[in-house]
Parts: sequence; C-alpha cells; structure tokens
Amino acid sequence: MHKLADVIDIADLMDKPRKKRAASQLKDEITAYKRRRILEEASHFFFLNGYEATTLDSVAEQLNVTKPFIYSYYKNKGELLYEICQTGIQLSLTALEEALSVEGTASEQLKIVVERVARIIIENQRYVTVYLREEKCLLPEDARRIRDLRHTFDTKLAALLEKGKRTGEFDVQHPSRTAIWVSGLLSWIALWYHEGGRWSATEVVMDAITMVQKMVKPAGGAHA
Amino acid sequence: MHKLADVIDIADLMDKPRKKRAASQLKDEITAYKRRRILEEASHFFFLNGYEATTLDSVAEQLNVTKPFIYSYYKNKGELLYEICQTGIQLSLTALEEALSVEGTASEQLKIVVERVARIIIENQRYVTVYLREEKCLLPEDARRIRDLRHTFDTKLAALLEKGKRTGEFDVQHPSRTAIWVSGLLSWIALWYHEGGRWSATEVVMDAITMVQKMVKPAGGAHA
DNA sequence: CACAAATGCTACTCTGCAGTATAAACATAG
DNA sequence: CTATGTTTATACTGCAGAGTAGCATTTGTG
Repeated sequence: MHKLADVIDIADLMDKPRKKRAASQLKDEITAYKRRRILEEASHFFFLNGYEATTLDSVAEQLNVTKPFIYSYYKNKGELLYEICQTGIQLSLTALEEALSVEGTASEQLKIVVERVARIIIENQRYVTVYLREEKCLLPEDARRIRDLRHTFDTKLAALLEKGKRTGEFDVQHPSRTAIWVSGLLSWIALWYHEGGRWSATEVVMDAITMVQKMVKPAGGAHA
Repeated sequence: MHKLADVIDIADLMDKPRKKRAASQLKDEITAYKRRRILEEASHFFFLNGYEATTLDSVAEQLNVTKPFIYSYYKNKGELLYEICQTGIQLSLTALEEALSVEGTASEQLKIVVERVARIIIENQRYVTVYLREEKCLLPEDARRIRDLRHTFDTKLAALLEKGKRTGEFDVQHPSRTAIWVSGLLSWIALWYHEGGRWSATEVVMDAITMVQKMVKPAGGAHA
C-alpha cells in the first residue's frame, strides 16, 4: 500500500494546487477503506450462509449503513463476489511466489511453500472457502480470470516439483498432476478447519507439511 | 431393492385381495422410479448451476413435466437437496464399508478402500459435489444428519489407520487427523475431476491410491 | 454565512421463483 | 358406459430481494 509521502507528486502536471491533491488522495484512501470494510462483512456472510442466501440488506445492516451505500462502492452483488474470490486465490498465489523467492533446495522451498500457503489459507479462510464454494455464481468472464490465477498457482507448484524431481529430492512421476493433489490438500484446509475446533492452526499447518513431504518423498527415504 | 416375489405376503392380514396388493406394489415401484428420475435431473442442474440458481421449473421442463408434478413427489426444494447430499455421502460410506468387509492386511484394505471410494466418487460426482458445495443451503437438522454420516465415514477410516499403525504397516502419529486428510483427498476428486478432461478416471484413481499409500507409509519403506 | 458538491438515506419498482388452488385428463371398477 | 379415485397440468399468489430515483444531510469553500 502507498503512503501519502511515497507517491510521486504530479500536482503541477495536473495543474492543481498541492492542497487539493493531498485532500483528494486522502479521500481515495477513505474510499478504499470503505470498500475493504464492505468486502470483509460481505465475505463473512457469504462464508456463513452462502452467496445467494445472503442479502445485501443484511450486509448493510451489519455495517450500520444502507443498501444504496454499498451500491455506491460496488456495481452489484456479483462484483462483490468476484473481489472476494479474487482475494482468496490471489493471496494464496502471492504467498506461493514469496515462498518460492526464498533461496534453497526444492525440499526446503516446498516446506516453506506449504507452511506459508497453509497459514494464509487459514487466516483468510472466508475468502478461500467462498471461492471454492461459489465459483458457479461468478459471471463467465470473472470465472475465467479466477481460473487463470488458479492455473498459475498450480503451474508454479508443478515447476517446483519438477525441479525436485530433477535433483532427485522428490519422487513424483507426474509433477503437474501431483501439484493438483498438493493444491487440493491445501484447499481442503479451508473447507474443514474450524477456529477453536479440535485442532489448532499450528497443528494443521504442521500436518499439511508432513503430508506433502510424504507425498513427494522418494521410496528409499533419502531426505529427512 | 425388493423384488415383488421377495416380499412377505401380508395380503390376508390386511384383508385385501392379492391382486390389489400386487398392483399397489407395482405402483410403489413406479413412484420410486419417478422420484429417482427427478433426483437425477435435479442433481444435474444443481451440479451445473448451483442449488439456488436452479429453478424447479427448469428441472420439470427437462423431464417434460410441470412443477406441481415434482411437488407431488417431494415436499419442497430443500428435500431434493437433502436427498442429493445424502446420496453423495451415503454412497461413499457404503463403498467404504464394503471395502472394509474384504479380509486382508490394513495396507490391502486401505488400497481397496481408496480404489472403491474414489471410483464411487467419480461415478457419482454430481451428488458428491453438490453435497460439498451446498451444505449451507440445508436445513439445520438435515445438515446434522449429513454431518453424522460424514463423521461415521471419517471414524471408520481412522479405525483402519489405527489398525495399520498397531501392526506397524502405517506410520501415522494421529490416525483420526490423518483420516481427515485422506477423506479430503478423496473429496477433492469430485471438485476437480472432469470427465473427458486431461486425465482419465483410472489415472485419477491410481494416483489417489499412490498418494494415500505414501501418506501413511513408514519412513523405512518397509511395505511395498 | 451562503452556496456547492459530495455522500448517504428513504421509499420505492420490478422481476423471478417457490409454492398452491383448482381444474382437466386419465385410469380403474362395477 | 358411468362413477370414483388418482395423476398431472393450468394458472395463479405471495414474497423476498436486487437494483434505483430522487430527496436529505453533511462537508467543505469563497
């Protein structure tokens, strides 16, 4: 996120006094904040009751505003859903990319990937769950964009498995198919993890790491 | 399913001529068939478009009947959803129980379990997917009954893992948690498998077996 | 303080669909 | 061939909720 001071000042070019620009920028930030709050509450209801069963009136009530307020920040209900789904998958993808940027062997990288993505999924369970559950409610073109992100995720994960296969660290006959199993295992967390339930987030994350490591481990038991 | 001849004849007790009883039974079978057909088409639409987005008018049209026809076989839309979800989990549970009834070591049983359940899930993808996706749309008491079935499934699977742990065939620190990962892996099939897609049903089933075997395999690599 | 511009609310419309009252068509029996 | 019950369709009702037109209220400006 940009802070006020970070932004290149193009006030002169725009032929506007600095004060006005600063003020309008503050407004933009407030607008962005409002949008975020709406999204948070909407995702909460979508997660609990499902997309179709959630009324924008109930979301508005939760925020102590009215429905037209929401409509002045989002075009319609579908745009809300799109943003939520997009958030869910984008967060996971970003976590994956950050984990991949850490130097290390394929095994080390895989461990970091699973750990970080699992954590992100738990922390953003609402968004991920809604994405997995309500995909059918998206407009076709929105669904496509989301699928592309998902595909990027699986592809990058497959590349990591491929790398580990070449170095002999992993035993996977078919990296791109194994990637789907791994990403499924991670997605599954969003569907069954329950905060305050039988198992803690840490236990689940550690379990996920163990499971994935076993899934790719060579038969000989070469790597710890 | 009972065939006509299998049924104990209580016509005398009922003080009805045999002919009438036979006729009324045939009717029952026809009724059951109609109910099944409605369920099939409904699950088709629920799978493709989602529960809420599906109108009973469209289901009726597909069957070349009208909406009141459906309402004379099902109380309401929710009952249809319940039956579909119930079918999805019940089929998996039955497959599990049948597989468990086959004699053998824990490893052998586990392989059969995964193979059969995976096959059932692929064959009945509609039912399983709708169950996973639309749980929130169920009435609370219906949702509870479904959850109980699911819980039975996980418990029986955990018992198998526990058995394998005792015999030293499996390396699982926490059988009931591992069971959830395994059942998640199986559920995941319903969510991403696509008939006529990149991979065949057989490849997916074999992959599932491999993955599960690796997930429970002891570090030493004792069992093939 | 007056005036302008944005922000938000009140009070609707309109559609789509679950569910139903009632009539027609059909079958079965006498 | 009529009487009786059963099965299915026609033609509605009712309502919930997405989306909006226009009014009110606040906020900033000269």
